[in-house]
Amino acid sequence: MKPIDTSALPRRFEPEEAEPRWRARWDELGIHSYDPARPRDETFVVDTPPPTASGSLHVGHVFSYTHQDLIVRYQRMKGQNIFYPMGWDDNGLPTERRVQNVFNVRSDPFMAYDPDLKVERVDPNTKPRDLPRPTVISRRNFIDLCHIVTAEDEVAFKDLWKMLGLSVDWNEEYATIDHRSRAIAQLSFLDLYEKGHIYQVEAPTMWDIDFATAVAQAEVEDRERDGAFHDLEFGTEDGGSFVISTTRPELLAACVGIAAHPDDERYKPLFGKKAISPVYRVPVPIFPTELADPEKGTGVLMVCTFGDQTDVQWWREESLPLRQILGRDGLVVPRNYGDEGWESNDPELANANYTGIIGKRVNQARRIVVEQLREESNSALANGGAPLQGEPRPLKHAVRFFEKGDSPLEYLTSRQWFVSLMDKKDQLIERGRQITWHPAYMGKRYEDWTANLGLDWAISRQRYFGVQFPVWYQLDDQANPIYSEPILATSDILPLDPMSYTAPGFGEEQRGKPGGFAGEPDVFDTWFTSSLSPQIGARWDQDGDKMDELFPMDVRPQAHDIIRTWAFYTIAKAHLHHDDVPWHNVVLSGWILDPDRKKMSKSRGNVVTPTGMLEEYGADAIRYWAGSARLGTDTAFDEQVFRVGKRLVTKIYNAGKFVLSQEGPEGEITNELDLAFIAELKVLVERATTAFEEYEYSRALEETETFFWSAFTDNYLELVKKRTRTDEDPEGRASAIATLRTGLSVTMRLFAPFVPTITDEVWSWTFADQTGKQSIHIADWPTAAEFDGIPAPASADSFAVACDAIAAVRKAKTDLGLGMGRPLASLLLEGDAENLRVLAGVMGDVGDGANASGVDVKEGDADGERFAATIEPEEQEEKS
RNA sequence: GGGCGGUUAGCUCAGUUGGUUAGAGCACCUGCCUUACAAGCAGGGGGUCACAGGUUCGAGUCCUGUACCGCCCA
Repeated sequence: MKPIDTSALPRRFEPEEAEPRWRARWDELGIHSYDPARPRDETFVVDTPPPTASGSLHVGHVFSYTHQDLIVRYQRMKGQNIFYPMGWDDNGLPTERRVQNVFNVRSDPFMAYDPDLKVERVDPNTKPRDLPRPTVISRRNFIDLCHIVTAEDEVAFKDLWKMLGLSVDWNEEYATIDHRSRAIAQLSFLDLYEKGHIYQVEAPTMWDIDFATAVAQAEVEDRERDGAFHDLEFGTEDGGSFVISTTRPELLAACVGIAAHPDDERYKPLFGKKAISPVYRVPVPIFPTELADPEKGTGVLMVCTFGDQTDVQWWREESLPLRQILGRDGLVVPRNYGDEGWESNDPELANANYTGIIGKRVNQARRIVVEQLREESNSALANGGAPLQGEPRPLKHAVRFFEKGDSPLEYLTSRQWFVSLMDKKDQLIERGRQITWHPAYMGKRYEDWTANLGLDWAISRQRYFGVQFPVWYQLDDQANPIYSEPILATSDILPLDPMSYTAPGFGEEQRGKPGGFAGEPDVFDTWFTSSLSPQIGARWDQDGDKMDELFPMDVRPQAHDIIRTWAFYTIAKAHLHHDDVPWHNVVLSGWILDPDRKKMSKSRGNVVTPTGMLEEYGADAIRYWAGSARLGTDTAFDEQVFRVGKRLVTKIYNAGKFVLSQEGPEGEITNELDLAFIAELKVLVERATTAFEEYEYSRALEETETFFWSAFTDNYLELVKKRTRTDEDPEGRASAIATLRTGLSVTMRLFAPFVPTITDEVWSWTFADQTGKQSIHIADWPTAAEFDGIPAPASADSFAVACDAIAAVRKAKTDLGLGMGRPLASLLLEGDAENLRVLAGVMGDVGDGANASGVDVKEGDADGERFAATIEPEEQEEKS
């Protein structure tokens, strides 16, 4: 094999030049393309997370997407046919919110479409208060803008993925709002409906007042907020009184009952009687409940429709009336005391007080109600004092929020679609157990979430940019929808928008007319679509359906914070649709934390932009950083590790140049040191492969790096340097050159998933032509079988002994302040008989490595080490 | 309040079924511009493995409890 001409290579490796060149080369070679002709057992199928296209790009993305690419590149080198798609999750609220901000617009669903609409982008530096009122546009115009914005965002993500060197098959790109995804999401709905898993109901639902939409349990988060206990005096119908504690006095008008613990002696006598509320003087039942905590507040509480989840429960169990006072926009709606359901012992007083809060937001209403509670005239009892007992007592408590929202969630009664999951918890847990979780304890988190599920999955959202329900309703003679008998689309006409597609059996002119039809205006929860990513990738029931070939998939990579959403819903969908698991493995990446161990997020302002660091350090260095972190483990953002990665890249470049520039014939590997080195290399290959098989890529990297840097470059390479250039020992020289090349070829391939550019660069110098594999990424992953023709060394310890011997010499040189290359006039190595015996087999290389003219040995004590060295340097001429 | 994970050198982290004197990188100190690499090489200092008990011949590792950090849930 011809040596390379190092003078033709740049002195330093320049990632900014090499990385784009190699990306283009990989595209040209088509090495990332899925081959549909190859069988399933030769195919590795990845269910890639579709990132939220309108979300911010941050280092966390780089981190976890690199993890999946490491696994993919390993599988590809193992010879697997890779199915590695990339989707964009572009429907949903993040996009809507971005469009609202970018163009300063709001959507009005009842406005007519304007095909010539022109809207300007807002200068992003404008302060919110300086903005004019938002332009109100039609729903369809709004959706047009959503498509414009997501198209731009997808480009930004795609550029980042390419910069990072992800080996995605870009022929398999999709978006959760595209034709195929919409068709499959709607098919999913029809299939679940047909199987009886879907229902719609008018029921209390968690509601975000700002977005004016229902939200599901999985989208809810608790936030610590300041609140206050207000102690309110209620009356009883027999003239008594008691005091309740509440954090939400503004819901007093929505009070439908009073509850206390059944064993609470203080309130036992009240059960079965009626209480009279202050301010409105409404009689409500008093009942016992195990769920009341005698320690909390005064131990007795008011039940409202609805303050929280337990209110909903009590309302159902006790068959309490519905008195809802909040509208969908979060404002207090008009009510009239004296009407049915709004009975009061003093309707005049009640209406006078209630009028004061109509149209107010929750916080305003609270202040007003508290003032009303301070007035003696508003006592529940005709002759009582002020209902508010003392001053409100501040406390901190957890308040439920929509994870993307800014106002506390309310529970409002509205008509929503649900997927029933509560009755399938056991089955879903069992499915989870059929999947291998990496790391394993993440499976427990899935089980805990599933076991503690409290609600069915609310899948309808009162939004615009999403996948529509393939549903219409017949209208009665008042033009009101008959919800109990929805008209469903058939699967052959999907995807469709029921707001523009005519319901089967009707004419378009009947839309909205009495006796005619109307489309379902809601859209699906985003997760309803993204939980179908395996089916979207495999084109379930679409042209080119590959469900048989690709489903279940091999691996789902994702972050652990969305086990409850993405993983959970995907498992549920696969179970309900296909009676199967969606994939066999889940790999979970940790989070990137800032140096203060806080999760990086836009709102904290601690986000590092990935593009900048990719430009500064190069993709290989960034990938090295991601590759050094184990699955599941949160990692502090540490720029030091990028430097280490960059250094490794440089080291690989230099070592590659050195090894491949050695002249001489490549012969049989016969020398003892070489054989011993190969034996170590074989162990490395086995260990790295095992690690990758167990998804422990970071262990593979660590072992490869340690071997490469210390065993290969610092020791082996230094020991054989002289032998590769000598004319006195042609066989030994050929053996050394062959070993060096084998060592380089193997370590490059083990490194290739982590640092794809530098390894392919080195590979291209000679190995590409030698093997016929034009890229290292389609070269064979090293196996022990590769070394079958190479005999075992005479002593298993030869390599370690040689390393320890040369280490003893180095220590001696350092102790004398000598350079490592300093020639030695004499060298004496002392050690025990066994070590000296092994040393004899590698003596020539040790002498060369020490740059000694000869080596003497003597049995003796080495102070706990294998060897002790005594040296005498050659006299050196003074340097002028 | 419950579940899960974590706590090892100044920093970031390894540490497998319990088994020699607990490791690496960074940082620090000293020496070396060695013909692949000074973005390097060699040598060195630095640890009560969070704390308290227990099991064991032997515990960073197993058990119990406590503290603190993070996440999820109520």
